[in-house]
Amino acid sequence: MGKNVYIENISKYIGKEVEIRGWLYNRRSSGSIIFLLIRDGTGIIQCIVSKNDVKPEIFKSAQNVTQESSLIIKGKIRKEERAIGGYELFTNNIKILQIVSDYPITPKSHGVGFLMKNRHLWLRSKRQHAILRIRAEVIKASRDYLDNNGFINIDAPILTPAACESTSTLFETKYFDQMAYLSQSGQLYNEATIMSFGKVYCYGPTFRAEKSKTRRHLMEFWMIEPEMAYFDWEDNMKLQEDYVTYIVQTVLNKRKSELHVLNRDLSKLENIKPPFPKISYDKAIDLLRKKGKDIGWGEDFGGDEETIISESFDKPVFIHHYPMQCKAFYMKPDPERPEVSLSNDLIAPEGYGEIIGGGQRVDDIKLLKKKIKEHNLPMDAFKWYLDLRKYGTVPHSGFGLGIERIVAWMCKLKHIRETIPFPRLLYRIYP
RNA sequence: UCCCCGGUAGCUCAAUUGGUAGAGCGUACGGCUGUUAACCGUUAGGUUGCAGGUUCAAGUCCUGCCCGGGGAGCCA
Repeated sequence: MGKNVYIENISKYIGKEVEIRGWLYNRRSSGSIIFLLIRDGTGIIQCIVSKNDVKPEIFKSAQNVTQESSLIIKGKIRKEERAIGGYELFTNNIKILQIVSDYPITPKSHGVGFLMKNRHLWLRSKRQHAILRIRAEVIKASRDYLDNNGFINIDAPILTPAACESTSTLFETKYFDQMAYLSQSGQLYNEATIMSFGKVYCYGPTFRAEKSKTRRHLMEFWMIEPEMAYFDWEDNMKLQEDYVTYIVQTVLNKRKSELHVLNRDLSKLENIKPPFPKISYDKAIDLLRKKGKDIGWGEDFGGDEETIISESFDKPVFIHHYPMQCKAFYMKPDPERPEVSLSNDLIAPEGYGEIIGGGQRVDDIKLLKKKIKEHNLPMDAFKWYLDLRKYGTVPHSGFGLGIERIVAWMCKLKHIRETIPFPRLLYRIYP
């Protein structure tokens, strides 16, 4: 009895004896009464150890136990307004598994460098715990939405044979007696699998060996990439709108307490419902010029431009019909206006940048060959990709959503590094 | 690759025109029966990132290097 009780369910055990297995989060004492804050992975509960009500050796244990010591504590649960979480455990026994000395992360302030060096321990703190629970919910909501809407999860390889795209820098690795590269995207493979399954998505890590050092960039990040046969660029945007709405509303419903830990303004998220504003690249240029940004037609948007655009709307905003030169070789040109593509980005509000990039793909084999040549890509490497336009080609579209970027927005974080358990950054690959 | 900023106690930071390296937190010990990053008292804790230079004297000024932070470029 009392076993397998977790703090998140503690309200079911009022008046009952339970056993909590966890770690000491903090301790306060006032002479004959000691307050132990215990965390167990699901929450934090305040435990009272009263000198007059426990055996002397139990009280002594409570005096000696230090931050992050592992322990099993037993006692009766009661409602208590004064305690964080609203419940309290009235201790009658403590079993200490390990007394910790010199835990590096104290309840006072620390700098980023120090915390990153101790990322393996930082993850135990309340804030990091909340962020990563929200991350898990974003991923779950993402998959639930797609699984419930006729998509099948077909994952793409991480080790790939050739540099499939021009400018981006790839991480190289040995593959026995040849070279291989870590995946930058599963999209090209998705384009193959939709011809078998119709609607698919892949979910996995992607790697960019770019020497970017900003709050929006990681060297290794996770992307979910849906791809759909017989979807045009407008079907594609409609799907993105529904999908992002589902993720936001699900996190809002299921992770309120975590959002509360982060002091997130919930009204900003409650507002995220269709329709999202949709503007063409041309209109976006007009908007930027109106706001005083000197930008020429054909230039891609950087962090500054994305911020200006996102701050002009209170919902995510689609920008579509980017100039061909801003996008990858496989993006389909608008038949009416071949200098622009049937592409779109989705820019998150509140100054967060691009969370989605997508578009309709080239489905004509002649045009695709031409694009591969124009981009100086090795035709041999794309033989299989060209086959997809040779054997039953169809109009198709897809997009990629950056998990860390959307989590950063949901949590309103200053830096993307807190959205992934162990971030890989330009000058940091430890721990 | 470029620009800006930083490196002083375990952590967060201070140190006037170059003039005896200091505080808070944490640790250790003690006190307190309702604490909320509790509080109060006492204690210990330092080759000021590294190397060289200027000076009677360098944490402070100069040069080089190392490490880190923010940003640009880059980024389907």
